[in-house]
Amino acid sequence: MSKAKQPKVVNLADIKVACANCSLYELCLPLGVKDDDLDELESIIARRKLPKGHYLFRQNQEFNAIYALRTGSLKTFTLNSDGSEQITGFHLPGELVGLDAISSAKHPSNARALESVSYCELPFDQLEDLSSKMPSLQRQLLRIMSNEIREDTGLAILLGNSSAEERLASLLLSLSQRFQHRGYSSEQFNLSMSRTDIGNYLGLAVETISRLFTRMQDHGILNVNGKLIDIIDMDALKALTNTCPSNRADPSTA
Amino acid sequence: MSKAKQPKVVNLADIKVACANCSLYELCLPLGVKDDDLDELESIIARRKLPKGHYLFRQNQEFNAIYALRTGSLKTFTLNSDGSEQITGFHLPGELVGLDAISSAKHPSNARALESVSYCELPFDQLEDLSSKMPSLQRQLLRIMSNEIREDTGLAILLGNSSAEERLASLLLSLSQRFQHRGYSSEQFNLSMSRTDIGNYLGLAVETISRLFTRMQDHGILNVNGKLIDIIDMDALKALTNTCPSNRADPSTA
DNA sequence: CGGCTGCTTGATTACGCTCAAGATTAGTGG
DNA sequence: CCACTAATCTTGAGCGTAATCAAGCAGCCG
Repeated sequence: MSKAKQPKVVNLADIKVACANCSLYELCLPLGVKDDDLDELESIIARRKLPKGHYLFRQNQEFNAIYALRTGSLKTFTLNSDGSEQITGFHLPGELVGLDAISSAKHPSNARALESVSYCELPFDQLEDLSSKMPSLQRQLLRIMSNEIREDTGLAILLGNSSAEERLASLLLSLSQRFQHRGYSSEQFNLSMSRTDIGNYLGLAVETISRLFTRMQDHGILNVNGKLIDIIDMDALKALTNTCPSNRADPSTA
Repeated sequence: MSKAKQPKVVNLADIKVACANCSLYELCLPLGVKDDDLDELESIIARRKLPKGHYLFRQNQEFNAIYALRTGSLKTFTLNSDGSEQITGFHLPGELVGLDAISSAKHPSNARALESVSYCELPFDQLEDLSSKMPSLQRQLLRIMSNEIREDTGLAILLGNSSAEERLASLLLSLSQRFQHRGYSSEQFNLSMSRTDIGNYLGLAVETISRLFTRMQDHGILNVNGKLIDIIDMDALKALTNTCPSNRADPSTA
C-alpha cells in the first residue's frame, strides 16, 4: 500500500517465500505438487519486483516465461492499429499471466503493473521439462489453462449480451470474489485501475462507468469513494448480474 | 451434405484414417509427434460419427475426453438460467472441443452437431499419461490451449468494442480463413449455422444479421444466397474488420 | 395443402456514445 | 505547506446504432 518508490527491478532471492508457505499456494501452479517435487519446482522460479507503471512484458516480445503474480495487480492489453490500448484483463495475486504466448512464442499482449507488484518468473522450457516429470504439475497447468479458456469465454458472453449495468456489476462481483478467495474483504476494496481502464475493458465509455457508479450508489447497492468500493447490498449486485437478455419468458420486469 | 439419416452413433473403427494420413494432421493434436509415438497415440483414439442435431456432450456432464472434429461442424453453447442458448463457438474440422472442461471435470458447455459430424475421441486420462511420455504431444496440447485463450480473448475484444458490421465481417473472415487452411475455398462457402445462431454468437439480433447481409450484398462485398456465401471483394471485407473504434487519430471517416 | 421454422423488411424506441464543460484529485515544484 | 498543472472523474444535452415489435415471405416437412 505504501507509495515509496521502488528501484527498477529487484531480485528478491533474499526474501524467502517458498511456495509451500505462500498464501497463494491454493490458487497457484504448485497446487498438488508433492514436497520433494516442490523443491525442484522452486529451483527454477525467480522472484522479482516491478514498480507501478512498469511492464512485465510487451507485445511482440519473445516468450520465455510465464509469470505468477504474488502481490499487487496488473492489466494486460493489446494495442490497436491506431496505438490505443485494448485491455484484455485485470490480474490479481495467484494468477498466471503470459499463457496466451505459448502458442506463438511471442507475447500477443502487454502486461503492465497497476501498482507496485511482486511476482514469480517461471522459465517455460524448464517448466515444460518438469511438467513431464511431475504429473501433478502437468495437471495443474492444464487445469489453469482450461480455466482461463472458460473465463475468457464467459467474458465474451458478458460483453456480447449484457447491458452496461450488468457488465459493471459482473466485474465488481468478480473482483469481490477474487479478493475473498485471497483472504481480503469481499465487501470493501480498492480499485487499482482507473475508470477509463474499466470502461475500456468492459467495452463502455468512461462516462457510462461514472454514471453507473453514481446510479448504483443512489440505489443503495454501493458506496463509492474514488477508488474505494463498499458493497452494501451484495444480493442486489448479484441480481444485476442475472438481468439476462431475452427475457421473453419473464415479462414481469418491465 | 446429404441429409440421409444416420444411425445414432456409429463406431468407424473399420474406416482406417490414421492420423499420419489425415488431411487435418497439420491442424490437429498429433502435429509434431514422432511416428512410433503416433501409433501409441492412435491406440487411445476412438473414431465416431454423430448425426446432425445430436450432442457430442452436454452441460454438467462428466468430463472424460476431449474431441477432435474430423468432418462437419458443430456449435458449443451454454444455457442461461431462463433456458435460452448462449453460443460460445462454431467449430470446424481439425479443432479440439471440450478443453474448457479440464479444470472442473464437468463440461461447462454443450456441443451440438450443426451437420453430420465425424470426430476422434481422446480419453483425457490416457492423453495425460501419453503427454508425460511425449514432450511433443505435451507441447502441442499446451500450444492449442494457449491458442484458444488467445482467440477467446480476441472474441471478447470483438464483442466489446465493435459495431455490428465489424462483428459479422470478422466472423465471415474467420470462417473464410479457416476454410482456406482446410483446403476449401476461402471465397465461397456454406454457412452451417442459422442466422439466429450467428446473431446469438455475435451478440446481435437476427434482424440485424439479416440487414447486414443485405447491406453487404448491396455494397458489392458479398453475394448471399441463403446459406451460400460468395465473398466478392475480400479487401473490402477486411477493411470492415479494421473499422476500429476510437478513431480520434483519423477524422477522415466521419 | 397446411403448418412450422427461418429469413427479410419496416417503424419505433432506447441504451449508451459523443461532445462539452465543470469538479475533484493527484502529482510537482517552489 | 501551498500553488499550480495535469489528469481523472462527474454531470448534462443531443444523437446514432442496434433492439424491439410487427408483419410478410420463403422454404421444408409431414
